[in-house]
Amino acid sequence: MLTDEYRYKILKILEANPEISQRDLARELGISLGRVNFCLKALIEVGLLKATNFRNNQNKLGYMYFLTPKGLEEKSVITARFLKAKLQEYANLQTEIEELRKDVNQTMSIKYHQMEIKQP
Amino acid sequence: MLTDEYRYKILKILEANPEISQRDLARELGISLGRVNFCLKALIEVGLLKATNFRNNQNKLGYMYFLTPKGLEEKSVITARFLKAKLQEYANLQTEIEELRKDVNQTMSIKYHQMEIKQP
DNA sequence: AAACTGACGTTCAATTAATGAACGGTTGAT
DNA sequence: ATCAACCGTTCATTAATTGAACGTCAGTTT
Repeated sequence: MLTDEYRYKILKILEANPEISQRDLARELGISLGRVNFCLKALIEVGLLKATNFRNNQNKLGYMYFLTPKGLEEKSVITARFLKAKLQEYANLQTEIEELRKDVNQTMSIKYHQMEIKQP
Repeated sequence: MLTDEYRYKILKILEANPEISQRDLARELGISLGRVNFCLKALIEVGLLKATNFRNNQNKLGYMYFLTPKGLEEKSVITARFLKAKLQEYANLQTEIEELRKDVNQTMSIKYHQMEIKQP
């Protein structure tokens, strides 16, 4: 599956470093090689990325992945959308944490009360 | 899979409302019926929950799920652990959002600069 | 009383998502 | 020529989840 998270992260990494290998990309993203391969293909498929054969200074061969004009354009859209989602997530987390704090305090207070009762 | 998230949520909901059906629980948690069934069995398996046959005021039959003493005890541990994880998640999200903001601003600034250049 | 309705928990075949070992190809060193 | 080190690609396998289908029970309707 190709989510905005990986759209954003992959485009960002490749813009800064187009000659990274799929394995290193997988390591950096914390996902499997197969999944990286799948995501790259998908990004190429929709025209955000282009792969060109390339052999660099040392024992590396393989592709260089660079953003197409459409990719550059779309990246800002994706980034903004991803940020928006993260801000929402942040707000949700805030209320969720408040709720959790209440739960913890409530339990604590019960325990404390039980302790008081047990005092001689 | 039974994660802390559902351990916490299920124990919380059932403590407040032990006679909820698996379907309603699924709806409330936003997961499937099969998964709720799986989670409940797992919680019963480890002794945090107990199911007793029960028929209530109207056309409902089925189980009443209530927390065992161990379940009550463990719930506070799980809640605290879950809160801690959420706080970490919150902190991570904060830096992630900062990073995203930078990216957005950077792109904006490039676009703005391009606009200026294009001015006659 | 027999048939129907609706809600219950249980099951499991099917779907979806993700993994990583294995493969063939290419490069540069031994 | 052989070897070792990477490369991208593939795909059988595992993991996780879904929800339609099933049998059961209690109340309602025919």
